[in-house]
Amino acid sequence: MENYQIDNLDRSILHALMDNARTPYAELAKRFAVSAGTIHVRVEKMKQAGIIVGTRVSIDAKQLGYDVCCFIGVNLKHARDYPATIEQLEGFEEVVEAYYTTGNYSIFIKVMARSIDHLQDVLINKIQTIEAIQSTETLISLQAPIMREVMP
Amino acid sequence: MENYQIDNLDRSILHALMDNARTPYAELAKRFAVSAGTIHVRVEKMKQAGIIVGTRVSIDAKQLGYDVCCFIGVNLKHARDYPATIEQLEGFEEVVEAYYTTGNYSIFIKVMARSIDHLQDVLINKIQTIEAIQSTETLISLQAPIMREVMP
DNA sequence: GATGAAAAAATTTGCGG
DNA sequence: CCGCAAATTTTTTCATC
Repeated sequence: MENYQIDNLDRSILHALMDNARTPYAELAKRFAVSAGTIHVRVEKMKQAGIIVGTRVSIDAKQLGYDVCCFIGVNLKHARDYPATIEQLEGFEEVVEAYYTTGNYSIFIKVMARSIDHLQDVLINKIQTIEAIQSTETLISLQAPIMREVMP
Repeated sequence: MENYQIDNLDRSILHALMDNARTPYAELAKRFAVSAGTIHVRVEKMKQAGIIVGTRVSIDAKQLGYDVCCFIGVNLKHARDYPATIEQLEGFEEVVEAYYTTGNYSIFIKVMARSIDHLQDVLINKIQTIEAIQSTETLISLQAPIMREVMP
């Protein structure tokens, strides 16, 4: 968890692994003209430093029938209801992200649903049943042309 | 890319790999009481079906000095400027996600920055230099209490 | 389809520069 | 800190049920 200043080699390794975490170390070694052992050492260091948090498979939600992605701006009646509201939102599996924000909304959430009908169901029968919510505003995402991670 | 109806075993494997893509197949095999070969076959099938898209390391942007996360609602002067605007936004590494949305904004983007100063710089010297943009509205995220993927 | 063992490949460790 | 190579672990294949 300490600070560790990454160098160019670390950066290159990170880039490669962010694209494909299963790239063999031997291949990275060849690509960056170092040994596989060195790649291993660097990766371990970045894990230790808390830079690399884990490795996950990424799935195509569409292939699993989740077609609708939307953002919902939520306004609360009272700011003090924030923790309780988050807890309730966490119980709805369709809510995949939540942000506590400054600006127009108190909470900003991302919801994945199977269809417009399903989204409507989530909105009416789940989200809008939360007492503390005053109003919501929905932005349906038709397309996500950019989707990547920050690249230091 | 065809349709493939996943069963409970597939779902369990998916859950495990979404949490940690490096879980050895032998361990999953023990956990789900099947053989390692079966795990392998199922994973390959889900790859073939386009359900598993790839594996990526997840990094902690904070550890790399990216402290500020924000959303920006963008309004365009003309809807026809959409493709060109996306192209320009793509050139700014701080723009990590972009959505084409219905509702209050034409485009909705997520931006990661090193600091409030850096964010201001991105806003003024990058995003707002795009001719086609009429107005923007910024929501700064103070916290992200929920962050997960959809779990079929 | 699933299994389990054998073969191939990749990761990890430790010694020596 | 790096490289090399041995030791270990994991993935992949395949004949068989």
